[in-house]
Amino acid sequence: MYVTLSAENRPVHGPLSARGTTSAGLPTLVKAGQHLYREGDEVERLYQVSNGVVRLTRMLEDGRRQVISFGYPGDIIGFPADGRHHTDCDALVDTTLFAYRRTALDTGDGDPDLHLALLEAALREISAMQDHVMMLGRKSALERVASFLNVLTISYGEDIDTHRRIDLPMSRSDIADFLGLTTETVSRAFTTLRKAGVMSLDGAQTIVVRDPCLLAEMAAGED
Amino acid sequence: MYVTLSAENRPVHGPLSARGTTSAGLPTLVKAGQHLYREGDEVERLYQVSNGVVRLTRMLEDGRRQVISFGYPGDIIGFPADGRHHTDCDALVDTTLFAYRRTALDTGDGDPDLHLALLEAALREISAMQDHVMMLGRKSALERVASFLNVLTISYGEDIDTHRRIDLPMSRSDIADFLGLTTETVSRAFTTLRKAGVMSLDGAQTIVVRDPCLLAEMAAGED
DNA sequence: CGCGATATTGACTACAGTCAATTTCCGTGG
DNA sequence: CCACGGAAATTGACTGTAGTCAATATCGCG
Repeated sequence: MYVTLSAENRPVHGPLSARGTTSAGLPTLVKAGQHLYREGDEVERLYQVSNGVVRLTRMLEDGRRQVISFGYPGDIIGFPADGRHHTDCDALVDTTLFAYRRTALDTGDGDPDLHLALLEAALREISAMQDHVMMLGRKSALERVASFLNVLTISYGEDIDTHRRIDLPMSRSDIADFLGLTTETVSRAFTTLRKAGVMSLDGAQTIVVRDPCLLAEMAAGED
Repeated sequence: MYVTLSAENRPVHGPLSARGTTSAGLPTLVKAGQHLYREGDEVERLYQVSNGVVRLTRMLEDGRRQVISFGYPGDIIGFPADGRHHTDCDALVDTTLFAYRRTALDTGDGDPDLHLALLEAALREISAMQDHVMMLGRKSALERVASFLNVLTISYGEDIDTHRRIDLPMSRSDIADFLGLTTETVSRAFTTLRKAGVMSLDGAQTIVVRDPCLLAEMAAGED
């Protein structure tokens, strides 16, 4: 999941390859709360999220947790480094994914289209991580929360009369661990955004964005 | 540049391909302070740093700067996303690099060894950026500075009687922008490390690490 | 409707940032 | 080789943002 947006970084949905059955990813189902893989596991497959949302996390030895990214439909996850996974991956809700052999990334596995699609996804992932670094290094708490909601709104929100609605499948604590904050600080930022008229809550997990422009401005730190 | 270390993530020095002259990178020279490329430039080549050190940076519209990474000898830099550079790259000291055609990454360009080496470098870069995210999201100022010095010490330091010496080609302000801190906070962390007997300074740019174990502990937050 | 989990709010603390004053470094020229 | 001067680094005093700990409030599931 990207943290800033450009016209170019939208993921491609649907099967990655124009070719037939050999390369089309095998559907995989992961129930909410179940792990798809864990840090240190050997990478056998890459996945494209089809439905649902997954969470990629890393831990420090003393238990501090960082959510590295959330995997939304279209996102490719599971890139190896030295053959192994470097994050845990579990599902926030019931999730289906397309699985691709790891060799499709390395050698192409006889499918150049798939090979290229996976490579480009890896390169976009580098850029996405750099965005995240920029955000964590240089943005305030309010800017981080606004950036996060802004991306979700634009990429995954749905229109509801004149506003935009987004469902948050993750807890405040997940958001905090993604943004390098605490749950309390995330909560306070939500309150600030509500009081500024940017958004309102419809239950704890549903956000109605009333002023997307203002949200984008706050994400960029113009307020 | 990685921010945590494992046995596996050491870059490969020297030419990336076993093959002959076609794929061997063309040497490129960049003087200290000169740019190799800028954000938004079309990516024509990837580079492996041979000698010297480069700096990859991103800016927010309002001028806030984040140093994304430092490129040390062996590191591969210049990965495209959607065909373009997403950082500025300039040299901290006179630097030489091997240049590879961008197509060597996409198609292999007739050299499978080079193709694979570049791909693996891209995958390691994802992991390195995730490390950086973890550090910025969840480590204290002292831990960040200690982590930074720890990696430099182990990867690029040289033995000097019983200690280890490292030369810092970057300013305090570069370190601050890399670690998401201010120059003052970096300076205070250096002072703390000196007073704890972990290291001493030999001029502003040369560090003598007197207790590498303690440094590693402080990097992990065990103090 | 009730209960446990999750989220919010409040009061206070602390870590890192800001602004300003030295000090040190280090390249240049005498 | 030393002295000078501008830049970089360090230190100090103070502030502010986000963290901590604790008390409600709300959610959403059975």
